[in-house]
Amino acid sequence: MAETVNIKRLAQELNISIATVSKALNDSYEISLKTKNRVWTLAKELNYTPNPAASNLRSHKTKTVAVVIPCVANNFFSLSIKGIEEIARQYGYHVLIYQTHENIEAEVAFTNSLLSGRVDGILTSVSSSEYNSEYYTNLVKKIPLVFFDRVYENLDAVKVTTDDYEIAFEATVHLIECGCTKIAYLYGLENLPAGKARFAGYADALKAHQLEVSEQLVVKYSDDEETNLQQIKTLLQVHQPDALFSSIEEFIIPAYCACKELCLQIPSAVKILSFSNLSTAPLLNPSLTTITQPAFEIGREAAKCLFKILHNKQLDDEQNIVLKSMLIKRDSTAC
Amino acid sequence: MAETVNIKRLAQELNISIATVSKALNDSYEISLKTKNRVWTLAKELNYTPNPAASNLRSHKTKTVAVVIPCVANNFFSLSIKGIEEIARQYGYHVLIYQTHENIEAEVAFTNSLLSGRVDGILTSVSSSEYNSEYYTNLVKKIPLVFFDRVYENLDAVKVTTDDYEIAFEATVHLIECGCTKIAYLYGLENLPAGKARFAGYADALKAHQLEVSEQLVVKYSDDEETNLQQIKTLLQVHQPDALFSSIEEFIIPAYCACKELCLQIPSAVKILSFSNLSTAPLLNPSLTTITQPAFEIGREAAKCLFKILHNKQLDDEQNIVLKSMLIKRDSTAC
DNA sequence: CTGTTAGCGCGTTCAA
DNA sequence: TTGAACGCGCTAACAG
Repeated sequence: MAETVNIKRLAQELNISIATVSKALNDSYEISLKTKNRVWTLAKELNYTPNPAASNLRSHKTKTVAVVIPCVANNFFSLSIKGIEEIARQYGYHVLIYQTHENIEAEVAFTNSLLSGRVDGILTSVSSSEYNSEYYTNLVKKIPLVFFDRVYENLDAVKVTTDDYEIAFEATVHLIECGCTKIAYLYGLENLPAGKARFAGYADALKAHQLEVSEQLVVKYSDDEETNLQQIKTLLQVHQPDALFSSIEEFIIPAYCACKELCLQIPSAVKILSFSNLSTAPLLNPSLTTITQPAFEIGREAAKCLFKILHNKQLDDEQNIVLKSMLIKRDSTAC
Repeated sequence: MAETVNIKRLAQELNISIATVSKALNDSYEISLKTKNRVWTLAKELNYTPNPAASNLRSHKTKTVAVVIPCVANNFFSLSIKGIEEIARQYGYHVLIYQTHENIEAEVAFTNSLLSGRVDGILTSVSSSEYNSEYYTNLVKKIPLVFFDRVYENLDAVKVTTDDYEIAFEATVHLIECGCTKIAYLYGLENLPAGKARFAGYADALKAHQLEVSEQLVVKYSDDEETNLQQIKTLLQVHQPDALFSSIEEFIIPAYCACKELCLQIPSAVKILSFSNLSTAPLLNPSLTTITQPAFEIGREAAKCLFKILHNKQLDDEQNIVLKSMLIKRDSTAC
């Protein structure tokens, strides 16, 4: 590149001081329109772009936020990021991505490293492997932080979540109304509020319909795919449920494979319902009923909250924003 | 936050100079091991983390790369990002995300804004809306740039792509071997090398089997979903193809919907084959044959190349890295 | 309205 | 082996 073009250079060319240029570029009220115009035109002409590092160093503002999530290659999170990025664009912010892979140490390491002034704020959906709110209790004091979907409760931070309990209740009722009486539950995120709420919704719906909540009908998610598959197969063989309520998308595949391997027809023999943001799934398999979280909107909402905080705007009192999920009944005719 | 901890602070506490601390932290050969150890232990104790802005400003290195892609909420791209982020972690780099939404102006605006020293390099999969290599010809001279999947050809830059031509050829042959003789083509990315190569593979396979390549059997992708659906419906009604070769994942839904609306059974009446990184799709619908690009590996490979460039390492001569896609025949028994 | 001055935190001379 | 001094590009006091 030819001589770097910075405000010093602009100042020289225009025979004015560096400070004047800086103020003009920032549209300060102190500068005359005439001077501003001279600066702006030359800046455009020379293709001037401010050096972000210098600006950050001085102003302590990076115009950058970090998104810390378990994994990008997940329909929910990639949609969330899409929403976050769109809002960030509007506000002129940049978006950094960090994947924890459900590893709490990585999560802590990333967020800690962000404290050095690399970002103005953090958006996060925490790891499911452990639940240690102590760390986050301290963290939220140090940097603006917005949780989305997978949150730590009882913290002084904004949380954007969905109606996990209600939708799980509703979905379970739907299964019951379809005639299912022995509904197994594929339990994910059991360390997190979201996971617990989903299970509670399921359990309460059963109770409300005088159905028993049996531990034997619950399979807990394992990191190991093979284990999940085996457990579901065993569940199907031993307890013969007539429905599988999958609380996370990751359970869909083992659930299908298990049914398939045992030669169970879908939807007739075992009805599968799952939390899922895989928008094409129900289309490809019309028998799959899904609970779809508004991932895109969650991302947008979380980002908006963070930017409001960063701009010291009042957040409309509430710290807990709860968005509605959708229960998409793809097999209503079959009922 | 308590008093910020910077090298000045460390220097004071240890009664040594700032310069010594700086050198010690960077493991300079000029500093005695004893001093280094003192610095390191105190740094850890005080939880010192270097201020990235200051460091960038001084060293002109940001340890940050940008990923510029059409959209994150896409199975191919989210997998690519996953790969990129993983490699970035290994190399200690940070990853910024920018979505162009297939808008060439946004693309140009983003990449231009990155030239001010915010990032050390760029990974990009370009917009499909236009093909204007002039801009990129200049860009690659200004900043290390690696293209992946959607590339500009004939530029002095590394390009990571897949075997679009070969796999499309192979897939078409598969359809022919399944007995299809009237294979329609759903044409996406027509402005880009990848799109052209896929079509060429399809066309050449037809020719190699003495089948006619008819323009009437080609539907070009439109931004408007409704248009796509209508066009495919018309295609099915008027020309009655026995297979649909979808060159991009975005065509799967309209293809299915069109068949469904016309009450065509799948797989019997119209065979659908698609490029897709939706890993669960074939599982949910066993009749769907897919071409799966190694998106994750593409991301990893592209990132590795970029970091090698940034570290001035020799790239093993070749600038064009071509990875293999997979043709997953889900309906082999039906043949 | 404009200019002078003084750092932000770090890395890199060069001298001791 | 160590330290003093300077400057990266920019912003923010404070003068004028």
